[in-house]
Amino acid sequence: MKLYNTMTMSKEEFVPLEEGKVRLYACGPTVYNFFHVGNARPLIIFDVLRRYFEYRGYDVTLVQNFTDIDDKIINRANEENTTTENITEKYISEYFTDAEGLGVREATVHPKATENVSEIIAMIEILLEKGHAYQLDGDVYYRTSSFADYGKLSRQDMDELRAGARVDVTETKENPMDFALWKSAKPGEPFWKSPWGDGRPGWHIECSAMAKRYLGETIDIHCGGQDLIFPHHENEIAQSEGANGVQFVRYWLHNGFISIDSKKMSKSLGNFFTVREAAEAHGYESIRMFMLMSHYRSPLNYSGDILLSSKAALDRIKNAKENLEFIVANGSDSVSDEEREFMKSLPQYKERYCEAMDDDLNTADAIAVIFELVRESNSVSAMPEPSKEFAVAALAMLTELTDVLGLLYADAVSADAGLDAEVEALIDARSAARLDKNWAEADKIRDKLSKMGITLDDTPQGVKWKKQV
RNA sequence: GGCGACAUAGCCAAGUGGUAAGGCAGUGGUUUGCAAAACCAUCAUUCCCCAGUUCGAAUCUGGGUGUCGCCUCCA
Repeated sequence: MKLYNTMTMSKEEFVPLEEGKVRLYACGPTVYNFFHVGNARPLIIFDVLRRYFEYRGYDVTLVQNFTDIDDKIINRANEENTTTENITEKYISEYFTDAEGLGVREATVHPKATENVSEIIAMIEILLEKGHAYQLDGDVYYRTSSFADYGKLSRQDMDELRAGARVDVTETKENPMDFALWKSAKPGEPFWKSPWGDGRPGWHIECSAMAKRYLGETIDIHCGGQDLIFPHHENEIAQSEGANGVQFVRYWLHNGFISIDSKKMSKSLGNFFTVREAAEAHGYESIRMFMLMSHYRSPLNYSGDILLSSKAALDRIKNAKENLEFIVANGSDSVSDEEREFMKSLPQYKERYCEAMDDDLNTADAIAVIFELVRESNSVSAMPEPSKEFAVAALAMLTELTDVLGLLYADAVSADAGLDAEVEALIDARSAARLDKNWAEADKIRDKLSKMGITLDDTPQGVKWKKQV
């Protein structure tokens, strides 16, 4: 499998540190608000990466943190006249609601910064001992000049950085590029005890400390959005390699942005849609499909129209799946030659699918393979007397391929025996009317069902129905 | 100013040297009592522009244009 490594700016064959295992770290959200569609992209992409590794037989450990202490959280708590804990608890819970809606599985571990303060302090102490950090009043800063490789990920030159740095010149840091590892507590702020006085961790150090605690000093893959390359990931390298003395990350993966009208979707610009509101309008699944229909490193423009078109595309796959399920239940027992031919061709879809996924997670191409499977499968389904055996085989392949991408996860409508019986009775009545060629009555019943959210589909094998989602 | 990315049909989008995947929308047909779903056909002589390399370029090289991102919190 090849992955594009930001560090080397090239696709590289993935070789895990330990055979059969993948250690994966993903920067998680700062929990002070609902997350938006742009934030959803890395969640979905790296969920697919994880699923694909597992599909290929790897044992994956995925760590995704929650930043649950930071200025924005404190501000939010002050605005709402509550505690930071109340804010973070609420938005962690909302995070899981949306993540589950999007089909994003829970990480192996979701550590919180506030639960890892002692690990953070221990790491800062090592950095101080090694001369990579210095105290300034109650703060501790990273000494960027002490780390020769600083800038290696983002290809930034220290002097150029300084020239363009939009930093507060009144600060008394040794170097404008130095960043806070520990911030002294201001009155009224939450704080933890430390050798340097009461305070709280800086943003960057938490990821270094949690990656080390849960994954070890060297991890296989670290992923996140492109905007984290500098300074966040650059700083993580400086911290982790400065403290541990070994390579921190073997492969750096970064996803491209979602934009609106060609402008990056961001909280500061205010041009964002939360996942919650987008899902209410178009469904969570459409958002996932939208993200996976293009390559994860390409820029992607968001609009309501594009979600509609994503939904239509997804419905095509969903229909094919439902058609197959119907044939599994109602199909014939004898298998035709065409069906045998088709069944023989099934493994090639998987091969081409894996080829696409192996090429830096080309989900767009993988989905194209799924569509080709859908067309061929529909074609066979449309023949007279499709067989159960064919449908079982086609359905198994289709499900296998869509499951890796996490598509079609939400189509299981909760069973309602009472409703089912009522629907079946109406369908029987309509079938009787159709036998009598009483089309008016038949259409009346169909309209009634439609108002109940039931869609009918008259097939040669009988009437298929479903609840509209 | 430094670093980086993107530009393929009405829309979305794959394709990194061998003659333009796939999806949405559209059009014509088949099927259906009518629908729905589905199937078949059709839909870019051409890949932002110019020059070059090559038997051959959307793909490589050089130059240009446009758009965007990072350099401050950001996925």
